[in-house]
Amino acid sequence: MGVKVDDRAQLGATGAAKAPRTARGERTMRKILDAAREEFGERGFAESSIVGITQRAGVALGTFYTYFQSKEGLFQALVHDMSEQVRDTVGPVLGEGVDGLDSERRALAAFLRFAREHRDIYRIIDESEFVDPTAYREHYETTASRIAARLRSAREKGEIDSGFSDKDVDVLAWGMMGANVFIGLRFAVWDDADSEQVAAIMSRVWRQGFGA
Amino acid sequence: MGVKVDDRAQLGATGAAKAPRTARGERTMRKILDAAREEFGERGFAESSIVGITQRAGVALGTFYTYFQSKEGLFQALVHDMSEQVRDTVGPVLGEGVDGLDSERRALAAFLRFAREHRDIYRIIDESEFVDPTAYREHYETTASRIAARLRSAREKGEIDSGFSDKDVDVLAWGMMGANVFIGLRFAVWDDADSEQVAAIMSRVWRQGFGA
DNA sequence: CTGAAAGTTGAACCGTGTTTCAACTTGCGA
DNA sequence: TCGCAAGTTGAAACACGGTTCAACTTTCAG
Repeated sequence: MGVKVDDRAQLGATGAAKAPRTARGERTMRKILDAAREEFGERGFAESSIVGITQRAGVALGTFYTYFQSKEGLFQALVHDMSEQVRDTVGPVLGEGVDGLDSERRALAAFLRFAREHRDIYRIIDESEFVDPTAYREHYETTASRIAARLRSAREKGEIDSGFSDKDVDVLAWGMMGANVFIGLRFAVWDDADSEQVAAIMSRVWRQGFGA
Repeated sequence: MGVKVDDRAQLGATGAAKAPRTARGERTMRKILDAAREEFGERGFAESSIVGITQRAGVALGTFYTYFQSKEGLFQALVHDMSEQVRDTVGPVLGEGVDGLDSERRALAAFLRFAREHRDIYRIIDESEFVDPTAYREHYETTASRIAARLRSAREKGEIDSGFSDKDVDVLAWGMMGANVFIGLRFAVWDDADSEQVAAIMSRVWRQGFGA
């Protein structure tokens, strides 16, 4: 949870955050980041205030500006961090499937479990479309192109209908991603349905839809 | 375009808008609504200001409060209106398909054309998730349940694999809707790909995925 | 034609929340 | 142990934009 040490230099480079130089500073920055995730997740960007975040974190108002340039800067740092968390959670299960399409089924189930446990993260990434559009685009473009790459590789192995061109696969990837996101919103964030069961339904559709 | 006469009483009922009583009032309210669609679409909710909207509309600041309770009230009225516009555009083509699944293909193509022509509307509905969550939920729940109803009816006609239960169909409906929304974002709002071609790709997947 | 209801105007009010800053404390390297 | 760099503090300055309101204008039914 939270920003990993290696990332801080990068966050600093984007201008969103200023790296702490001591262990104490590091702890403080972490406290602010964690408090911000809660606050933004519960109240949304507009309703959240720096006062609220620093109070939650148990630090003074002014301390905030030691580590972040602005409220937007903080949000940006947060989105970058969470975008990675989603991938770090979903990524590892991809190798476990018996074939490419089975891996996608597992990935969706993992994503649904993750969404249910981290509704706040889900909401923050969604809200980035309006607070930090670049981060939003980057997140979904990266995600879609990874899906597309996996589908193409499955196609080479003969697991996917070879009638789908590279361009077709891009459309498929965005379609799958969109389906996953909306299903996550409806059946994990709003409700909590059985992740495995929901993933199985869609998996069946994809397998028949473009499996070889 | 804009709020239809019959809707105004309803908008008034939700507390979002106050119905004008004369022809002049009607014109003024319309000007504000149209200006708001532009402003919110271009700048997003937070960056938009009532001053900006009234200036764009060519009316005085105070006039705003003759027709709307607040900035949020205006936004709410707008979302309600656009949610209907999407349906009014997509709805008519549903009867034209040679079968249920062909109708869905046409609906996606119509939706993509609509999204390309009305990028601002697309963005406003998306942003309602944070400005007016109830309106957002209502919009997507209504949309999904209409898709689900059509799929079930197609299933009764034997056009869809009868192995899918009613609950399965709900998942499918949300999946299709999510796919449509993300494909619309990527291939209509951001880019503008050929709507028919994109719709054809997904249609092929759905037909093989759960067609009978 | 007339007057009351509807609509219009924009300066001023006001609340909120971001950002600054100078005094103060802590921690680490020499 | 000392001294300086890093970090902390919170009151106050500040910006911004939503909302109010009382004077004024237009509309339209009778």
